[in-house]
Amino acid sequence: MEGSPQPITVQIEVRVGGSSAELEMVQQPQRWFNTADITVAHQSNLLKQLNQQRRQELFCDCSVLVEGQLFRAHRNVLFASSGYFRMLLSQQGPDGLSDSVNATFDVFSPETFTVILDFIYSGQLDLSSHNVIEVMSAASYLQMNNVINYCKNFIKSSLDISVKDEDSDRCLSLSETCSFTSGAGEETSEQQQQGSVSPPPALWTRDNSRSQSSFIGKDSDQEASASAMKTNPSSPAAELKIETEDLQDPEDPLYTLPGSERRRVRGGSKRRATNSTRTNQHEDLDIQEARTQKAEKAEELYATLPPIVGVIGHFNKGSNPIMRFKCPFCTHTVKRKADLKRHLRCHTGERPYPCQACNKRFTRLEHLRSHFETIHQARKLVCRKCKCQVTEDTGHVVCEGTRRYRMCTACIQEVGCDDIPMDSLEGTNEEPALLLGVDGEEEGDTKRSWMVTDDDDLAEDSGADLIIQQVDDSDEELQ
DNA sequence: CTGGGGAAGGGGCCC
DNA sequence: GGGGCCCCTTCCCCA
Repeated sequence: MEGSPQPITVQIEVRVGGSSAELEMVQQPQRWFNTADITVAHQSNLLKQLNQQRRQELFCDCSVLVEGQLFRAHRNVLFASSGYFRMLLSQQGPDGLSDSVNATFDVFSPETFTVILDFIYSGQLDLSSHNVIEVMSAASYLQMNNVINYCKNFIKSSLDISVKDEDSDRCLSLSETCSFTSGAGEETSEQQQQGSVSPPPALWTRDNSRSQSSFIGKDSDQEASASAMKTNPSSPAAELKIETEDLQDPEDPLYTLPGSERRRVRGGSKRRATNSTRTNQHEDLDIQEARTQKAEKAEELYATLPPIVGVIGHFNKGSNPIMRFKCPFCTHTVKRKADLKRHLRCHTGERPYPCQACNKRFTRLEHLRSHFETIHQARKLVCRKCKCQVTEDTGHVVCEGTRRYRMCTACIQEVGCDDIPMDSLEGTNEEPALLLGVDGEEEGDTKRSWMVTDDDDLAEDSGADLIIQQVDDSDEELQ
């Protein structure tokens, strides 16, 4: 095309009823603008203007108090950027129009809020390994999914960097501050879901299959939490999780794996029971050491956690928000801090309550107690085989390895075990001590008899040590 | 392959 | 805040 395009003239005959008329339309040549570029430029410009206004405190109609530090901002911008502010400002109603302090936070630092606010007004998220957790917590508090996703991607890419470059020295320092950009300061919902931040391409060449396949989680929340746990690989959180994955080795007796994974491990161990016995003292020491390290790392993980974050839950009749506590690793919220502490164990993998009969570890004392009563004490007064009620006169406790259960006399005779020696139940006198020790590190000689090794556990199904003991409920008092 | 039962894990809430 | 109880869900094993 040479020169300027010529106008196109079109003649149109319009007939209305019986009469007709001729119209001449002149179509001007189209000028091709990239509307996407215009949009981006406009958004960028608008954001810049708003940011400038914020910095100059022009037209700011909203104040946010964070640990005593006052931030001025625009109500509309906050409303558009944060679910928290959306809820808060919409709750304020007409009275909220007055220029008063609208929100007060003590659950994150002014520095963190500065990062968040800068992101809101610029699309630039200044993340570093030092602030990513707290920024993510704050974003979670403020219900800013896009920021959460950026943080998650930052954490994930940090982990990838570390793992990929483990054997080369090309590891990027996590102390380097990364800056994520949200483009024009706004992103699509799809981007929000997936997180639009792409780590450096080289980082994605690593095969992620291991971490994905070994991930232990039931739902997206836990997946998110797992991502969070993959924080800075130099951090205890990441180390703890990675170590947990490593413990999927079926030979590992620590039972720190959650749920199904551990049960799978348990099954694998049993199958190997006939092939190998491991009484190697070095391995025992390794186990002890690993356990100690794990406990230490759990402590370190707790130490690295951001302050427990309170979130605004539902509003009661007086429009007063009900405080809830939010898990920094997932979206779960609880009413009580103590419940959150308990919940955190499912993220940290901390299992402070070991069963000294089988070495299995539990997150809660009540679970340990329940396990012990069911598995090792045969407290259920029913025959395992026929499910009938068993009394002292009508049944026995059958010992199968460390397991104990009751069977009625008829069922015992039926399975032909009546020639198996009875357990004197002497061991059960020591049982109360089994539940007292947290982490079981202090077991004495009396308890030692119950400190079965992994091999003992493995022998559970062998049936070789099947023992029958007289039912004696008095000996089974736990505490 | 499927359904039932047992064991474990997690949440809510009371004391 | 910790302990404990209750309830529900999930997972695994087995018939």
